[in-house]
Parts: sequence; structure tokens; C-alpha cells
Amino acid sequence: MNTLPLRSYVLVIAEKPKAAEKIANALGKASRRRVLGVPIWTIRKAGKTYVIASAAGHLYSLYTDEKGYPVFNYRWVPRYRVDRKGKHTYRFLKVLDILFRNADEYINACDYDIEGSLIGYLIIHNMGDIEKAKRVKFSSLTKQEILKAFANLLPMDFEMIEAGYCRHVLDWMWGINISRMLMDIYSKALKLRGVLSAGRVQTPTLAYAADIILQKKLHIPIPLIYPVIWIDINGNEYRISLIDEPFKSLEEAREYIKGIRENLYAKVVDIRVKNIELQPPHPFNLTDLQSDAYKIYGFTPYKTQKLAEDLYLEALISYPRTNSQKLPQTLDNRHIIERLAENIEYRSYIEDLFKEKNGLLKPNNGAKDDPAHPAIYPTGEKISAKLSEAHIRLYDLIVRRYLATFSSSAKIQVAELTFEINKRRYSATALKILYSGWLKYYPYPVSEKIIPYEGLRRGSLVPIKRYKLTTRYTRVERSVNRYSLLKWMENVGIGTESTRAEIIELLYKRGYLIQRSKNTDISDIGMMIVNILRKYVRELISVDLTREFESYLESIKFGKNSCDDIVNEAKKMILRHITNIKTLEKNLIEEVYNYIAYNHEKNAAELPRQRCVVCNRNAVQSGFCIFHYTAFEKLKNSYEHWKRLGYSWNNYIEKLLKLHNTGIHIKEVCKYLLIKNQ
DNA sequence: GCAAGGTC
Repeated sequence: MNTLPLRSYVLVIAEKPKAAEKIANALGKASRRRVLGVPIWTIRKAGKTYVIASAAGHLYSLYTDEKGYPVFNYRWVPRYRVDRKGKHTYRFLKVLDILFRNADEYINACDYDIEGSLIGYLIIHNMGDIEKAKRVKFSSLTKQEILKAFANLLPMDFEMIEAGYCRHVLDWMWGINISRMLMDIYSKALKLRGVLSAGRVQTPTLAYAADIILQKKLHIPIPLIYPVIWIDINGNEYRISLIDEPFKSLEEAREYIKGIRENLYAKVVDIRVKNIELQPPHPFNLTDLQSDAYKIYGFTPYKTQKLAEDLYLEALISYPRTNSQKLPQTLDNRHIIERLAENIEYRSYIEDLFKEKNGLLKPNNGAKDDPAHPAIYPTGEKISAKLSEAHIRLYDLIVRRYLATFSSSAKIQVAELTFEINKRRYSATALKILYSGWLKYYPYPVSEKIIPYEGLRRGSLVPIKRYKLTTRYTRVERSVNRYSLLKWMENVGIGTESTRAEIIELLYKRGYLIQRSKNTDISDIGMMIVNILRKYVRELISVDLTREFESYLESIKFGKNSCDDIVNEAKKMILRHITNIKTLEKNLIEEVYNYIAYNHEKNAAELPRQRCVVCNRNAVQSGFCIFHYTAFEKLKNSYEHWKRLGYSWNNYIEKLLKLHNTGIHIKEVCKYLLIKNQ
């Protein structure tokens, strides 16, 4: 510490060490040292001394000592005191505390968004004098942007701070109160302790998963009979697929096949050839990276995020938690690409790229933007030996995507061939790459399928090589897994780049969602939370709460609304829910048994009224619980589809038990019916 | 203990 200036310096607060480093290097010749292991930088510039230090995200957290609910008294406390996972923030806070003592001005240089404004504000408010504070605004951490921002110091952005503050309080009040309510009801009903939670982002996501999974659990496959046909073009076999409706009965299907046997030709009824130009891909934002890493490598979004963070910490890629699909104009792409060419893996690609574009490098930026960070790009740093196979694969994807975005459009030819056989239409699709363009660097989205259709004309007869009938059973198309949940969250706009994958993990960690080999199942507790909240705290089930928050925060940013007013409104609403729930507590406790198939034998005195004949849940109708009653009704209604194929009721039940696609609740009722009829 | 949001 003896080399630190003792007084008269400007303290610059960045959101994270990496940003502090960029800011320091942009401002001038910075000398770096470590205090308590935390890096700080000192610079002399235009007669002033600057000390650049950093936070590590939020250093303060909302907290209450009150037990029970409703609870509306909260305060900000240092995060390291209340959060098991926040111990590392102590050193950052301590270093800032020391630096504040002799600073006579401060600059909040955290990311330019509501969280960054709040992070810097809370630090200054708690350790310094807010009157001496200024704000800088830059949208990327390039030297040019940083210098421009420091030449134009802004006053503290109190509207942004208030919006950030309000977001925290609203999430905290909804989350803590409703979570505590759920735990209370659950423990009173089952005499079991467990951590339960609800929140603006996690609960709608869970509800979305619950809807699809329940649909699967109640699914009855309907058999449909399809013709499968291979035709012969130039001596090779090509399978064509039915466009029209499949057969609903066996007679109809057999009649059709008889027709084919008598005339073994498919008639070409249409050939549509389209040349399509495919624009180069946009630079990656985190979601696009997670999406492609899942499709190409099968990495979960969480894994991709972790790997990307490691690559970032190794200085191999830029900041990954970004929503931006744009590379800043000030980025020296030529320099990066030249450095990438030092890697033998990429050298020939890069030679091609320079040749192809005559050295002109313009990225195909996308529409999505981020106030704090540019799109993800490789820095050109040499990769170190300690990276795992998975790290290298993800890095490769990022480099290829980066190169591709500078390349030229690809041209492909797609031919849609339509055939007619015995009054039913079939199709086959051929795809040929005419000019590879960016696909040279990033080939994953397109694969060729060559069909030599050039000799065919409308009206041509193509010989049928093989044919057969096959039965396919309907299934629920939508699926639930970490990737589909992430995509859904992004589509409806809940959560952020930094939090989505983690919130999904939380749903599994809490045991609401369960990984079963490749599929995701929902637990009774997960089902209970969704159903109880859907009935008693509707706001938390829908993504509309996020929309509402967004418009509140916008109105605060523009000075049209105050945080206090909005928080008071929220408080009233939450209080109304809690009061209602406390009045109806007995009903709620009873309702827990509608969803939880708990074994009540141990607590015979507290048996609910009547239990489902299939499981242990409350019976609500005809001796069944909600789920098995619905399953039983569906079973009766869907029989007609099977009856047409000659199934007796018993054959139908037995067949459903054997089919993979049959929902578990349907199977449970089938088993019950079989035993009952014996 | 519970949220969601930063970041390590």
C-alpha cells in the first residue's frame, strides 16, 4: 500500500476486474498492483491521478432479519455477510473501503445498464460522498469509447439507479414472500421441511414445463397407417414421404397398396427449383452460442455458459454474457484475424477469407443489441495447453462463427419434388450447395442432399422400388429439456443472458424438474407449486409480471414514476394474496394432497377425505384424483380411433400399456382397469 | 432458507 497515492486522486469503479483493466489501459500507461489479491491500477493523466478499482458484480444484497411472512422490511447489507456464495466479495469491498478514504472524486464506470448504475451507486453511497460522484457511459470497452466517455463525465444517473433499486425490491418482495408461503403450507400439510421457492422468472418457466409434461403424461397415442415408398432414380433408391393424410383404417390402407402393386410407378406432378442466397450468420450473442452448441455438440446451455466463461477468463474470447449480435466498428478485426492465423487450424481458412473479400472485413451484424457489451468474438490470444476438449470445441465454434460473419453469402439450390401415387401425393427435397461462401467456415446449418432429378419432367413416371405399410403413433411434439426451456425464456423475454441457464438449473436442483435419461419429468412438488400458484397467485405463473416490471422501470427511467409508489402498489397486492391465503389456509393444506401422492399410512389420523384408487392423492371425482380422472375420461374418448382398427376395449388397454408414447397417467389407469376386471 | 441480478 505504500506506493499508493495518499490523497487527491480520482477513484474509478468498474463492475469487474476485466473491465477495470480495459479502462486503465485505455486511459494511459497504467501501473498495476494487487491489494488483498484484488487488482488495482494507477495512472497519471493531465495532472490528475486516477486509481481504477473494481467491484465483482453486486457487492450489496437485499436482506431482512425478520422471520415469517408477509415481510416488507428489507435493507441493503454487504453481500459477503448474508450469502454463502458471496464470500469472495469481501476482498473487493475491503479494497474499495481503503481506496475511498483518500479519494476526492469518484467515477462510476460500471456497465451502462440499470444494474451497473446501482452497483456503483451502492458502493459510493455506503463508502463515500455521493456529491463527489460522476458517471461515465460507454457501450463497449474499446479504447476509443472509453476515452470519449471520460472526456464527457456525466452526473450520477439517479433515474437509472432508482429503476435498478426498484427491480431488486420488487423481485425480492414477490420472491421471498411467496416462497415462504409455499414452505409454510407444505410443511403444515406434510410435516416435512424443504426449501421451496417461487419467483418472477423461475415460476413461469416451471409452469411452462409443467403444462407440456402433463400433456405428455396424459397422452394417448392414436395409430395412423402410413405408406412408405422408395423410388428409383438412375439406379439409386430415394425414400419419399407422404404429404396427404395417412390412413385411418386397415381396409383403406390395404386397398391402397393393392393399387400400387398393379401400377408400380410414381408420377412426377411438380418440380420446383429455387436458388436461395443465405446471408452470413450474425456474430454470436450468448443465446445464439448456447443454441448452436446444443444443436451441434449437445452441450446444455449451462455447460456452454461455464465453458465460455472459462474461455473469457483465459482471455481467448470477449465477454460472453451479452445479448448483442453486433461487433463494434472500432474493433480491429484484421489484427484479430491475423493473430488467429497463427493457429495452424485456421490458417488456410483465413487465407481464403482474405482472398475472398480482398481484405475488406465487414461483419454481418444482427439486430439484437446490448447496452453494455458487444457480440462474442475471439481475441486472437494463443490457446493454452490446459484447455479441455470441450473448451476447444466451443472455442472452435466461436472462431468459425466469427470468420463466417465476414464472408460472403452462400448460394444453395433447393428442389422440391412432388409425386403422385394412386391419388396420394409425396415429396422429396434435394439440396445442393452452388457456392459455399460462409459455409466454408461455418458448415453446420446446411447439409447437402443430392437427388439426380435433372432428367425428370412433369408427367415423368419413376419406378417404385419398394413399398410397405407402417403404423405410426401420434405423440406430443413439444419437449422439455434445458435447451427448450432456455429458448422459451428467450422468446418470451424473461431472465437475462447471465441468469437464464442458472435459473433452469435451479428448477432441477430444487427437485421440481427431474432428469430421466434424455427426458425431463416434473415432481409432485413441482406440480403442486404450479397448480397452487395458478389458483392463488396467478401473477407469478405468467410472464406478464415481467412485462409489467419492464414498463414500471421504463417509467422510472424517464422520471414519470417513483420507486416508492410502485413498491407500495406491489406491497398491497402481495399483502392481499397473503391475507387471502391465510384465511383459506385449511383449504390450501388440503389441496397439497391433490398433487402429492404421499404415503399417508404413517399419519393415519390426518388422512385426507378419500384417496384416488390409483395413487394416494385426494380423490376428486369417481374415485380418481385430478390426474387419473382426466386420464380415465381421455381413455374413454380416444377408444373410437382404435375401435376402427379392430381393437376391443381390452386389446386397446393392453396395447396402450405396451406403447412407449403412452402417458404415464394413462398407463396407471390402464393397469388399474386390468386388475379390476380380473 | 426463500428472488433475480451482477460476477469469480
